[in-house]
Amino acid sequence: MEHTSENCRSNCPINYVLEMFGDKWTLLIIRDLMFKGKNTYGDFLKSDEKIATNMLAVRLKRLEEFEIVSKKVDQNNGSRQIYTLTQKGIDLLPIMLEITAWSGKYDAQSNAPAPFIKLLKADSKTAETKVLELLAENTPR
Amino acid sequence: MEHTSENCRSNCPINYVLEMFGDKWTLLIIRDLMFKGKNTYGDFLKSDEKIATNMLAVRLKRLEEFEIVSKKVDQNNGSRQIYTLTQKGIDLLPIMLEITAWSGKYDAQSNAPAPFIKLLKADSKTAETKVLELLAENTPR
DNA sequence: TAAACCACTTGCATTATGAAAGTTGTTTAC
DNA sequence: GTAAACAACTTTCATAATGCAAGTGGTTTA
Repeated sequence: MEHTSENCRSNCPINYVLEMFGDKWTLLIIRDLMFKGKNTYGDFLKSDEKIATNMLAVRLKRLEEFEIVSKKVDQNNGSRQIYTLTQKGIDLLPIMLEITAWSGKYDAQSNAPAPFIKLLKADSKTAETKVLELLAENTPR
Repeated sequence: MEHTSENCRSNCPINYVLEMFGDKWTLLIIRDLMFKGKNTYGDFLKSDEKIATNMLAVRLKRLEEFEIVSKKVDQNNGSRQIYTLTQKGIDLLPIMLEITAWSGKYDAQSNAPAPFIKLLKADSKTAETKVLELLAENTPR
C-alpha cells in the first residue's frame, strides 16, 4: 500500500508510522514476531493481551499490504501459514528497543528482563545485535 | 494515572506505551510540543492533521494524567493555558527520533528535512542534543 | 473416514471517533 | 464600559472501529 495524499493526513514522519501502527494491536504483532519467536496465527492469538481473531486477521492483512510482514505456507504443514518480518519490519527494531527502554524507566510493573534493560542502557548497539541474531536463528526458511 | 492489572492488558513494555499512545492522535501532540514549538490548545488545533477539538481535549487530559504533559496559566494572558512536556515526556525523544529515521528511510513522501535525517543517521547523539537545545530555548517558564 | 486443528469470516453489540455547534471566561478595541 | 474577538473547552449526535461469539472450509492426524 502506498502513502498518498488521498489516504494520509500529512507527510509528517511521525504521522507516517501512526497511520500504520496507531492502534492498540498492530505493534503487539510486531513484538511477537521480533522478540517472542511467534510466527503463526495461532501463536499471535495466544498472547497475553488476548487479541480477537477478527482483529488479528485484519491487522495481519494490513501489515502485509504495508510490506512489513510476509506470509507463506508452512512446508511441513499445508494448513499452516508462517508469518515473517520483511527488512522494513526488521528495521523497526531500534524503535522497539527505545520503547522498551522508556517503559523500563517509567513502568514499575514492566516485565522486561532486568539484565536486558541494563544492557540496553549500557550498550544499545550490542543489545540490538543480540536480538537480530536470535531473530535470524528463529526465522524459518 | 497508574498502570495496574485492572487497567492494563499486560506488563509488556511495548504494551505499556500502546496503552498511552496506541491511537492516531496522542503522539502528534507530543510531536508538536517536541519539534514544532507549539504549546497551546489553539496551536495543536492548527496542525496539518486537523484534530477535532473534543479529541484534543480528551488527549491532553490523558497526557496530564500520565504525567507526560503539564499545563499552567500563561502569565501574560489569563485565558491561555501553556502546555509543556515533563521529563517523562522529554524522554520520549529517542523514540520519536527512531520513528523519524525509519520514516525517512521508507516514506518517499516524508517532509522531514533531509539534512536532519542525514545528521540523524550519521550522529544520532548530536541530533538529539540539538533538539533538546531548541526545546529548552522554546520552553516558556 | 471421522475428529481435531488451523486460519480465517460473519453477525451483531458495544465503544471510540469525528464534525459541528454551543458554552464559559478573558482580553482587546472602541 | 461594553461589545466583539479569542481561547479553551463541552455537548450532541452520526459514523466508524473494536470485541465477542459462533460459524466456515480446507488440512492433518488417529
